[in-house]
Amino acid sequence: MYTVKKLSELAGVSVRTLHYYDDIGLLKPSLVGENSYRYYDDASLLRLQQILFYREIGLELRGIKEILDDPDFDTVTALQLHRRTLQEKIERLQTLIQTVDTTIMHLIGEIDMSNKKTIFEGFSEEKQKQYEKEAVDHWGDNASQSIKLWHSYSDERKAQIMQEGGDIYVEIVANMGKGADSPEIRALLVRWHQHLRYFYEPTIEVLGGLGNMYHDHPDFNATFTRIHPDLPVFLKEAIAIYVDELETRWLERELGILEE
Amino acid sequence: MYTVKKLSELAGVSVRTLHYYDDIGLLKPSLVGENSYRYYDDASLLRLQQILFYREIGLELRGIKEILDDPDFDTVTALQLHRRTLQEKIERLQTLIQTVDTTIMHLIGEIDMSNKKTIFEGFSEEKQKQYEKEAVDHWGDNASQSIKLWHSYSDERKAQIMQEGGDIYVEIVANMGKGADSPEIRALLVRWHQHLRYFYEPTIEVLGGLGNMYHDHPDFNATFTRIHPDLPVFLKEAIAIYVDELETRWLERELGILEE
DNA sequence: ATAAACTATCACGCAGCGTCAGAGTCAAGA
DNA sequence: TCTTGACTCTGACGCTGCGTGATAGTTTAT
Repeated sequence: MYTVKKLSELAGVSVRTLHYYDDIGLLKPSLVGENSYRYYDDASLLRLQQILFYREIGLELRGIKEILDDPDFDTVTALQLHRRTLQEKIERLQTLIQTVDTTIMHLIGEIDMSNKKTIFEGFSEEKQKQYEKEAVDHWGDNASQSIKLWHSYSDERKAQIMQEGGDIYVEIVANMGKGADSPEIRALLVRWHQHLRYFYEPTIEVLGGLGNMYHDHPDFNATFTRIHPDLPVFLKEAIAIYVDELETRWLERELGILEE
Repeated sequence: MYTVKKLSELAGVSVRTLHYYDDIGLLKPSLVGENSYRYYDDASLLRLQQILFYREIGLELRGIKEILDDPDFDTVTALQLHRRTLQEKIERLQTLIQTVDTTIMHLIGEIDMSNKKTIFEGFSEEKQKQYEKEAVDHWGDNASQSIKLWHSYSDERKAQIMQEGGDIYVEIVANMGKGADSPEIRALLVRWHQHLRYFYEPTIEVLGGLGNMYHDHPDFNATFTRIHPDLPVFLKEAIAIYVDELETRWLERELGILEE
């Protein structure tokens, strides 16, 4: 016979947890004294350990209750289902990281670009070194490709690239009057698309997200607004059109291949 | 001027969400009528879109408030930090999936093994085919390696392997009296370790988890308890000792390499 | 007998809203 | 002008899995 405290120490959980499991009917004491004290036995301990096992792999308490209470429960199928949800969570988190990465890249790369100052005036040498270090420390060598790539350029090259990027936006502003679907804008967006390769491999999904980001993200919005008040909205629309065209052509190519 | 409904439709959020953001001071209406209706302007819309941007990448509302309210906020550092937490979540989920995988493998492979029946008496032919199919459907071809491996064996080979595994546990029971740290048990665990390779590559981490699983997991515990009531506890201890030894030797080898 | 250690039952808090409930407000048609 | 119907407001509970008191009774050790 174990009291709540004893059992909690044996299993490494809090007393409150045992109370709670009693409340929701997940683990009832084997005996309740007339002082309403809870007493548990070895069967309780085993069941508690089973509960903790399932809890550790991320199952919800209700699901655990079902599994443990129904002896005919198909555990394998349940675990396979659970595996799927875990997978989906991972995939979602990975796309989130992608987005965060491109956001960071652009924050580092394009903030204040509109002022025709280079990035180096904004960041001191130490700051820059620090970024490199953090990139390696925190990000390992997998996902920090883009930042490494950027820092692999020489200083003059960096300056040149930044200048080039700024020019593109200035030219876009000069051609805004011709419409987001004009050939001039399209040509500029092709240059913009190419330019992104200095930083990372721009997939279609990334491009689409970028348009929205330029408009919705505070820092980008501020940056582009300084170039021209209508630029964020214009870019969002123009990029959407451009991406749409890319996707269409991609589909056609796929279909073409299939026909052969 | 937008009413709550209008803004909610424009931004794709619920009215309740706007109420809530007002409550916590994240997005105040630009004007409140004397009927206490909320009215928003374009600045509100922009801010809302910024909020949604950060929300999508998984930031908490409090963090978003800080970022948006403090113009000097170091967005880059905040995002880098956030990236880290996302990474950690992914890593945690991946180990969870590992555990789930080995659990499933063992559930399929070892349930009822103690009855000296082969696995095939427990599962009908259709059931077995179904498992294969589900393995491919749900798991893709990456993580189902182990199950594929298993199903790649011929039926006689399967039966032989199962028999072999069962024998190991029976022998362990016969030697339980000599202690979990006895050379006899150690030798048997080496066989057990080798035997696992029929199913998947047993890393040190997996081995450690297995010992606990044999004890804590309901189905395994039941299975091993049927062989001998003390077997789950004994296995847990013996495997812990074995794994500990493996790790020590691994460390020594690493240190030896470093010395050269 | 008295103090220390345990025990019990409420009940709020958290994160981010969803979801009624009850009541007031506004715009448009008959 | 009156009546709908569409909106709006402010509470307030629910969800998940407990943590963290508060207050009060019980047991154990000295």
